[in-house]
Amino acid sequence: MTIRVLVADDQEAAREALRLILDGEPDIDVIVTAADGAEAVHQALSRRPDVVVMDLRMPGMDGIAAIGRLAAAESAPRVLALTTFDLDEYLFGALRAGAAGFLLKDSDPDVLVAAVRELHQGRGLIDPQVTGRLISRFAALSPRPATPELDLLTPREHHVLRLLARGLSNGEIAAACTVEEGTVKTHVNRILTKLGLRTRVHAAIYAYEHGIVTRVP
Amino acid sequence: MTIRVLVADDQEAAREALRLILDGEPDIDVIVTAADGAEAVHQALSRRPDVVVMDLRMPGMDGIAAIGRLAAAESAPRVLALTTFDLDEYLFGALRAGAAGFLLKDSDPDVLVAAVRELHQGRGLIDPQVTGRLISRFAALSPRPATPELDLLTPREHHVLRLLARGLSNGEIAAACTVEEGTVKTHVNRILTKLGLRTRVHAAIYAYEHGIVTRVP
DNA sequence: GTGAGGATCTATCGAAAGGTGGACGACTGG
DNA sequence: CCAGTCGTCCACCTTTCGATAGATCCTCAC
Repeated sequence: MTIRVLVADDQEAAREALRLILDGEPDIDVIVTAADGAEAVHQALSRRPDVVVMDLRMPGMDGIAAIGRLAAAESAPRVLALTTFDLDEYLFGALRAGAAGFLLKDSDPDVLVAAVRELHQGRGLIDPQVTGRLISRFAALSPRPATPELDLLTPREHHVLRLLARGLSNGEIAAACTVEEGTVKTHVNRILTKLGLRTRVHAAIYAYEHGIVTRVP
Repeated sequence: MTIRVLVADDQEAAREALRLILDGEPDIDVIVTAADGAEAVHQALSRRPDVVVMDLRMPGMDGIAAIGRLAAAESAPRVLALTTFDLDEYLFGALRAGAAGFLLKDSDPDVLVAAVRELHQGRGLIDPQVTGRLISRFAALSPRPATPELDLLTPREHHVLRLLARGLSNGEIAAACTVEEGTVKTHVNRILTKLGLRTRVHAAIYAYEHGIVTRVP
């Protein structure tokens, strides 16, 4: 079963080069190409490729925006972001938008082909040249490791903290736990005391800073 | 110039296998091995290897804790985390602690050797099997781009939101702005109205989710 | 100028949150 | 066995918050 690929690049030379490289493989079939983001989205939605190889720098709708559109689609293809420019904004933007892989254009053809296969297998791939920066950024964004303080919280308190940090009022938490509001107030109070906090807002902040709750994508 | 490597693994068989694989390469020299995290840290600090190949699951001080120690050292070696168990906790924990690469133990010897070279070159490397999960988590952690909604807030309101999201009470915000508390209440109220939120806790969450305030590293 | 609109400030009042004290069952180590 | 600890629960009372109405000040268009 061949891998159906869409190639999007505004420069015809690059587009044809990519097509030649990929079509040279027996298990890969470039079914369509596009010269800008809008066309890539349109073609991808109608032709349903397995993998989209997307240049990030394109006129009109750029690659990152196009990736965002594709990621929002129903049967979203796996997108391999490709760029000449090794900029943080491209790397992080593409991954944030939903790219499954990221390669610099100076990569070997074999690497590109291997990347397409990896993506088709449901795996991801990051150019080793930029992996270090991704890791650094990831570490900077990551919640701190759970602090010993969290062991202080009982399961009930932990649960209340999660609900609290999602913005529920005491009454709503009480309803969710089928308890009286007064009870929830005690739990909240013990949470604040144990963690050395003053108000429920501090508790919500604490939950975010310690990764007890995570942003929903 | 050879790459000086430390191999840390609690199982002697694995340790020797790694040593054989790596020492078989002309440009790699396994200078020392360790059987637990504490020994790895100690040896690394005295022998100063270029690269540390670290099993994550070890008795006593485990690999992740050891990576954290090494990362805190002055001339920290590049750490390649190695594990049999494909658990999020291991992957994210190791990268957070400061690992420069992450491989599953079922990787080919060539991949391992290549990874050591990549790390020595200052680059990073993530096992393709887990790259997808790293990207997903990264995307989930990344702040969303500033939303147009924020243009709705006046400078005063924006400032109040920042203070609110740091946990200040209305009274404290009032003091910080040299205004009456009643005034702050109005600002908070307008913020909630404009952003479609219900309580100050929601506002704090909103600020975190939209990157108006950021976790301090 | 002047009037419309927005930003900032203030005051009041019902609703929610927070502090405190205490009750009850469950588990634990003399 | 039973005393002590811990988790969970509830009610009372004070403080803070949130909704509302209105006062100034500014500026920009007409």
